[in-house]
Amino acid sequence: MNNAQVDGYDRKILSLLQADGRLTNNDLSERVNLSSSQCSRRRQRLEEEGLIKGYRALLDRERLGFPLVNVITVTLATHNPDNARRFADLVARLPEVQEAYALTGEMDYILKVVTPDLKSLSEFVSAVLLPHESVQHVKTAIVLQTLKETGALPL
Amino acid sequence: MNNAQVDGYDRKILSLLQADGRLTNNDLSERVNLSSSQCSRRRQRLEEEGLIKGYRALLDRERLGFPLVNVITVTLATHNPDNARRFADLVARLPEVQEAYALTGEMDYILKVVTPDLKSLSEFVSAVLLPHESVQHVKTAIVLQTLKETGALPL
DNA sequence: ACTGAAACTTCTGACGT
DNA sequence: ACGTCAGAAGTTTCAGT
Repeated sequence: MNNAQVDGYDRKILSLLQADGRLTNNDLSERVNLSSSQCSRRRQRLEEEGLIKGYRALLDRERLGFPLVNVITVTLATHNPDNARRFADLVARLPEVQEAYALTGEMDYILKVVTPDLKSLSEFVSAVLLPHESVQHVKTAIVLQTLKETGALPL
Repeated sequence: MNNAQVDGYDRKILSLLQADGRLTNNDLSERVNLSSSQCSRRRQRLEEEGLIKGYRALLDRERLGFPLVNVITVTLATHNPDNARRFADLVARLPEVQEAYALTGEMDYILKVVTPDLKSLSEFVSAVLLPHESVQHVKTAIVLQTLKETGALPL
């Protein structure tokens, strides 16, 4: 379950699937120089081992109602583990938070948040984030332009 | 090609597919109360219209050699359009940059970068980013903990 | 617009190399 | 470990309502 013996074929398969998760084993077989049954088996193994964690459809954020992306940095009220857990629980159940990281350095946390408009962003910050017991201070920046947005690993 | 008439069925299909991009039309048909042929058609339409931009396999970053995530803020040397374009071209061809955004406020740009270790991070910053003509100053923060990481839209 | 069935493509497990 | 092949599963087109 945890033994990741990834050879060149696996690497190629992973790389192709992270670019197009709907490739058929036939498609794979042509590009990897392996039979489709072999691709099927390798893929199954990669899924079972968890190297492939899943498949996602990538949707058009803007046209589905979330044109605004925001980067919010958060300073916690106190730095004890209980407070950190409360904050983690909070972001876990907020669907507009797409990413949340604890950082080294001055700002404690950084969030990537998607919203339909400025009003929703403002409401989110002032009615959800700031009033929460775990939070002391937040700083909001709006994304003016997305230069790049890919989850792809440089395999 | 651009007319997004998204009804409740479409919304449900999109929502299910962004959670699991490998759902079959049969699976979909059971969960949205439609025949599988209808799911097939609607999905085709959503793909053609571009509301579904593609499908991606989600890989295990840590076990594939990129345990370190870094948030790098960049200040450009000058703020003219040419310089901004040079920087955009740079990040476009750097595979370790997963996300890059231009922001409102003091920091010009923010990057999400994945690396195998601290040495590669250090090299990336001091040998690739800083020497580039477009860049004046960078500030690096390392991700201590990932609380959330999902591209899912709150449909 | 939707369903159901038929034609086609893809998947996968047994077997041989 | 890999390829071939055949039965199973999934997809998509089409006639019918």
